[in-house]
Amino acid sequence: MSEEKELQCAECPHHIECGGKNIELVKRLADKMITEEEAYFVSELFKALSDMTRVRILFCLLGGEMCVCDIQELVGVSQSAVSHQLRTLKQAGLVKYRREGKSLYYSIADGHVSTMLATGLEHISE
Amino acid sequence: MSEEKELQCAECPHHIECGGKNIELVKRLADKMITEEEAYFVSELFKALSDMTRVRILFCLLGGEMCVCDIQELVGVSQSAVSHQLRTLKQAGLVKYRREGKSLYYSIADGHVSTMLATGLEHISE
DNA sequence: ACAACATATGAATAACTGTTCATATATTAT
DNA sequence: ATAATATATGAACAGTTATTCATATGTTGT
Repeated sequence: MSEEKELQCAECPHHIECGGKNIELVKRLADKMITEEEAYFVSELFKALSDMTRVRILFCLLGGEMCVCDIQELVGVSQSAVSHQLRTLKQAGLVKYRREGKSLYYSIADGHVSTMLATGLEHISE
Repeated sequence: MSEEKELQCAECPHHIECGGKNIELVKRLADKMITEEEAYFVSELFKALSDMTRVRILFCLLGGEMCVCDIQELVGVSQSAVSHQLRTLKQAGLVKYRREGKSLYYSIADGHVSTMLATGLEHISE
C-alpha cells in the first residue's frame, strides 16, 4: 500500500484526486494533530464560554469574588438561572467558590480565564 | 430613592436582604460591566470554538493554509460537514480563504485564534 | 458547450441547551 | 425544633445546533 493510499479517507475516496491537495503538509500534520480527546475537552471548555449569561457572570467575577445574589443583581437574571450557569462554569474549571455562612462566594479559577476573555474581547473589536 | 434601592433587581426584591452581599463592589462594578452587545459578540465568538469538529479544523490550519479536501482528510468528516463548519468559522472571523483554481485555501484569520486555542489547551491540561 | 472536479448551500432531523418553575438542601437565628 | 435566608437541583419546554442528503455554484480542461 502506497503512502498516498494511507492518506485516503475511507468514506470519500474521490478526494485523492484533488489537485489543490498539499500531500506533504497533510502527511506532516497527520501525526501532530490534536487528539480526539483533547479536541473534545477544548471544545467543552469553550462551550462554557459560549453563552451570553455566562460571559457576563465571568466579567462580574473579574471584578472580584462575590456571592450568588451579587451576581444575580449585576447580571439581572433569576437566582435559578445564575445557579445553573455557575454550575456549568464550575464544571469547566472556570470558577471556584468558598462558603462563608449562608453565602457562597464565587471567583475566577485561574489566569487562563481572563486571558481568554481579554483575547475574545480584542478579537470582536477589530 | 436611595442608592441601595437602585441596585435592586426588579424581579427579585428579596435579595436586598442577602447578608453576603458586597454592596460596595456591586456599586463599583455596575458601571464597568460589559455591555449586553459585547457579551453577545464574545459569546458568539466562543460558540464558534465550542464544537469538536471546528476545533480540530482550526488545529489543522495552525499547521498552515490548506484546501477543504485536505481538512476533510485530516479531520475525517464529510465534505459537507467541513464546509458548513468552515462557514461558521468564517462568520466568526476565525478563518479566511483565497481561491486558487478550483480549490479554496483556508487559513487562520489572525493571532487571536492561536492565543485562544493555546490558552484553552493549557487550561484543560491542568 | 460539456464533463469533471471542488466547494457551498438549503432542508430535514436528531440531539443538545438555557430558562422557568417547583422543590430540596444547607446555614443561621430565635 | 422552627422559620428564614442563600443557594442548588430536577423536570419540562422552547429554541438552537451539527450532521446528512440532495443539489447548486463556480472553475478547469477538452
